[in-house]
Amino acid sequence: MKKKLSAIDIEPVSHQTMADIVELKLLAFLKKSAFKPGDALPKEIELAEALGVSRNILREALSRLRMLGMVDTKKRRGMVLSSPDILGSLEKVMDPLIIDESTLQDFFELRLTLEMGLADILYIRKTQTDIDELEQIALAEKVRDKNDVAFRIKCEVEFHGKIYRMTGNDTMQRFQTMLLPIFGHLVALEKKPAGGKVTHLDLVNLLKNGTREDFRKGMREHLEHHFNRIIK
Amino acid sequence: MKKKLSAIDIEPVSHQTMADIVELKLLAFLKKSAFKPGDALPKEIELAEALGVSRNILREALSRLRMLGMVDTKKRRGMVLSSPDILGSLEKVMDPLIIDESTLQDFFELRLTLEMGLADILYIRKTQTDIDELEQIALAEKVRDKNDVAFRIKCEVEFHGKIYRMTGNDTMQRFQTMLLPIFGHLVALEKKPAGGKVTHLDLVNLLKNGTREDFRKGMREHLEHHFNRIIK
DNA sequence: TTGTTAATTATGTACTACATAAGTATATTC
DNA sequence: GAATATACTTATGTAGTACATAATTAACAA
Repeated sequence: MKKKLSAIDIEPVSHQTMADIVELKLLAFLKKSAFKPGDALPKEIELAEALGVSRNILREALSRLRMLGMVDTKKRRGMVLSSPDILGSLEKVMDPLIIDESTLQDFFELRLTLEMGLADILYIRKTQTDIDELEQIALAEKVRDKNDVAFRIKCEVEFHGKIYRMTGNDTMQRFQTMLLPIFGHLVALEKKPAGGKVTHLDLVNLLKNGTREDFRKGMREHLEHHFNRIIK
Repeated sequence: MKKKLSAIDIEPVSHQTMADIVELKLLAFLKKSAFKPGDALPKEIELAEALGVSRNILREALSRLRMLGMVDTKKRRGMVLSSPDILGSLEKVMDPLIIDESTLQDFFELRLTLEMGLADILYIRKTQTDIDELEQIALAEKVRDKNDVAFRIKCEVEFHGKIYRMTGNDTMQRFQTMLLPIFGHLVALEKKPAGGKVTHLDLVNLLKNGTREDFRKGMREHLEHHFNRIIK
């Protein structure tokens, strides 16, 4: 009787290294101690001694926190806690080729969900200038034929990108930019380039004259074929 | 004339360390080389030599990638590329006390947007069992008085958490769980505990008998006072 | 075939040494 | 005595060596 039989979906033994443990301890320490961004932290040697590990290990853990943007170090001056760049680490990992299929699908749906929820904030923040710009983008699409795939994708990115920008929410905008490659990756696998019945120009007009709900219904129809992907 | 005068909003000099550079090079290497999850990577000494840095530095960079879940290492067997746990790194930094105000606000809006966009996927995936469970949660809220703050928050978390679970989207669910502390943090700053006119039970009934749009309108009213935060 | 032992090897950890940059104190000049 | 130049100090950044540890392979015995 071989071990492999039942070993398929068993979680592998947790190989916690010292660096892993120290990382967690540091995170807990930073959060618990009520440090605020800007506060100075103990120096490496002290931390290493307090934790009972070599400076090497401590630096591995610190290196991780530095990557997350949680700490900032300068020579001689020591380390200070800083406001992390939340999405920075996400951006590094967002590669459609590395992420597993199931998670890709999840993010695909996440983006659709965001897109459908945008109307509310959009109707709070939209300005005439924004709408004019959006209209220009939508109008620019008409000049070329629809078979030019690269051009079509560029238009999609530009239009929806502008909508996210109109929310005035930098984080949301960055988030959507990160999701784009995933979206592109999945959509590229589709057979037909089917665009929805509601065009970008239609959406602009809804934004100009329609209600929040009108716009949302338009958006839903614009994304209809994406939703069909899900329903199957 | 002092230098400080114009030095206010100037980006500080980028203190790129070797570990930073190596990290980027490794990321580029992994993505470019079309490695797939499971593929074996060169061993540390070879990588260090190829990059022209000490094994120490290389390990700092590798440690970061390990944290992101991009590589997995085992003694003697070497390193393998693996599917990163995308949200893992996000979870580590999601601390309302560390994140700056502006980003907190962004995430608050992001969650509202998700909440408003959920209807579509919800109406694709919902099952009778789910609705029954949701109803149980909503009913359980009535037994206690509304002044018990801790209880009220627990109900909120449970109800909305269940809704996210109903989407069948693990990533979305985890994401929402991460956003909870932020939501709580910001809401805790509010004066009045004002709940919307539409209760959780109302939402359940809409989910049972109403259309997608009915539910969405209900959700909007349920979140009305949160949206008012934004409009101010 | 099974089980045991030994050799091998890549990662994990520790320690030392020195480079570098950024403060701090001291000395020099006017 | 104030300003500038110089030397000193210190905490981080980098390199190198040494050894521990676990996993794999090979050899061997029952």
